[in-house]
Amino acid sequence: MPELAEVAYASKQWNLAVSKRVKEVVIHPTSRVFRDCDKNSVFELLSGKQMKSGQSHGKQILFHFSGNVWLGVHLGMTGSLLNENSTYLPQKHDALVLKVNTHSFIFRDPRQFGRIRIEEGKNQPVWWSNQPISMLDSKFEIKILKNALIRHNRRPIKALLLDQRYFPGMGNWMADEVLWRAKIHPANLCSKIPQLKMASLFNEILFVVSGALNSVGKNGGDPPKGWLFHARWKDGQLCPKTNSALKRESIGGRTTCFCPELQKIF
DNA sequence: ATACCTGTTTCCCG
DNA sequence: CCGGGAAACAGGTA
Repeated sequence: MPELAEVAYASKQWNLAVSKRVKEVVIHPTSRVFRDCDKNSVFELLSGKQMKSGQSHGKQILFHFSGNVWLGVHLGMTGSLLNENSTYLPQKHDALVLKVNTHSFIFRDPRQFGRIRIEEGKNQPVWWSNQPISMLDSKFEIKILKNALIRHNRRPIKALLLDQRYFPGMGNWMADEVLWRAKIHPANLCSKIPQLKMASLFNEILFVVSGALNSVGKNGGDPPKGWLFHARWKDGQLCPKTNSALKRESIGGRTTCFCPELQKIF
């Protein structure tokens, strides 16, 4: 489920909790999402606290509570944030449920690749404030792309786009969407990207990020019609631009969908 | 049954 | 020491 826009949408599902006081904390006894934190701390630090705010940055989510408490959520591959009414009964894969008077706020993650962090401190946690520049920030410039291309010249461009140190929030389908729009074969090594292509690659990153936020990020639905997204999931689909057969193969360690007619090796 | 999956970390290799 | 890639994590779904 979760890349940048879906993560932004997920974090909003807990907006109703802002300014509410946590009456009950329900923690899954065995879920791996607590592997890096102390479950007792999660319980102790959140119980009775008032949620101040929630925000997302790339694939990371941070909630701020009274008493200088910070709750970090990463959705992994199958995580989601939901809200239900106050009579909600926790289900099998609900890792964390926070109950306030009116609602239950749920972090559900069947595969448990997600992650919960809990911290107490006057300032935002270091892992949060040290994140790379957001792709939405005006300081996210083409220089970041160019430097990454040079540094990782032996890597396929698809793998580079998935690197969260440079493109926080970029995920598998967004990366495919970007390369398809920029007409770049995903297996191209970074050293092979022509200088002239870099500006369009950068612009397509911005386009896909904002387009995804305006559709998926707003209402949780799908990206706009005509995007590769709608054709990329199964074999035998046609390219929305060329109407020729799309191809799917593993590139950069992930299933990658592209249009061989449109996206060239340089 | 078998394969596949919108992510990250760890380990091994050159 | 560095960068790249495979494996591992785990459960649901086709």
